[in-house]
Amino acid sequence: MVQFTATRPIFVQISELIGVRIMTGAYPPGSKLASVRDLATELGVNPNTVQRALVDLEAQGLITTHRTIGRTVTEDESAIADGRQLLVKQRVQDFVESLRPFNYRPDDLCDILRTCMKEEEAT
Amino acid sequence: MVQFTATRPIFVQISELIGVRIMTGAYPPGSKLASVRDLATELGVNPNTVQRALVDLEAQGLITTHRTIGRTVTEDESAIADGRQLLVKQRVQDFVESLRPFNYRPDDLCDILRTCMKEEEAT
DNA sequence: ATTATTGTATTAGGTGCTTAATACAATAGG
DNA sequence: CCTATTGTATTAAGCACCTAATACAATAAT
Repeated sequence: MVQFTATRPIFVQISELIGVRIMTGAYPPGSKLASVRDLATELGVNPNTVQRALVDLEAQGLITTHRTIGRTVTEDESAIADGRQLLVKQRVQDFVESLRPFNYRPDDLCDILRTCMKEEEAT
Repeated sequence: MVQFTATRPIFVQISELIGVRIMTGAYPPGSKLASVRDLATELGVNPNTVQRALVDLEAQGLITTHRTIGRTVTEDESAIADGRQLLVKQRVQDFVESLRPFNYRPDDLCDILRTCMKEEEAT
């Protein structure tokens, strides 16, 4: 069972969750994903919601669907690497953009970031 | 007219938009806000949606409501400073958390951040 | 060939967000 | 006192997301 945020659609969060696992290697290229029904149970959501997330991931080229076998992580490692790079870049950009009105200097923001990472590390 | 993201409720985005303007001093302490109806027109949304955002901001202690005069930014500058610190901290934490699975070293993440800020600056 | 497992599609109902159209309440300002 | 302006409340409608229950389609495994 996973905790979801109320502010964003669950299927998007699931898509990102699995996408990140693929991009970090937790789900290796070619490995088999659990079935829609199993994932739904595991995540504590409706199968339809999982289905939407998986359609998303397939559209991104991160997974492949085999009619009755199930789904597997793509073998195309460059697609995975590209996805990872894009996602990280997007998150960094969004972060920078969200703090833009505060006019931080790069050095100061880096300091804040380092401090936060040290604290998180301690967790 | 402002551009809103589809993924989060508009009233939340408006609340943040005005909140940030207060925290950055764009809306100084004690200054008068536009009326609900004017803000709705200006932002291109329904008055009810603006109303929800403003109720939010009042709950945060950032604005005060005067029955028929309208609303003003709080005079309590420490409340504003506290809000700013909390918001920035939250955003940094969320950012760090969102990239946690990728296991970046602080130095590397700082480099990525700096690069992104330089590019953004050029805009 | 049969069966169980897989993905897929459909229908219905509930909830929250947003808009629209009103109406009411309170009071500053003339 | 009157009036315009302010905040506030209500009702109805549409839409997206999510759940639930069910059914169908395809095929690997037996």
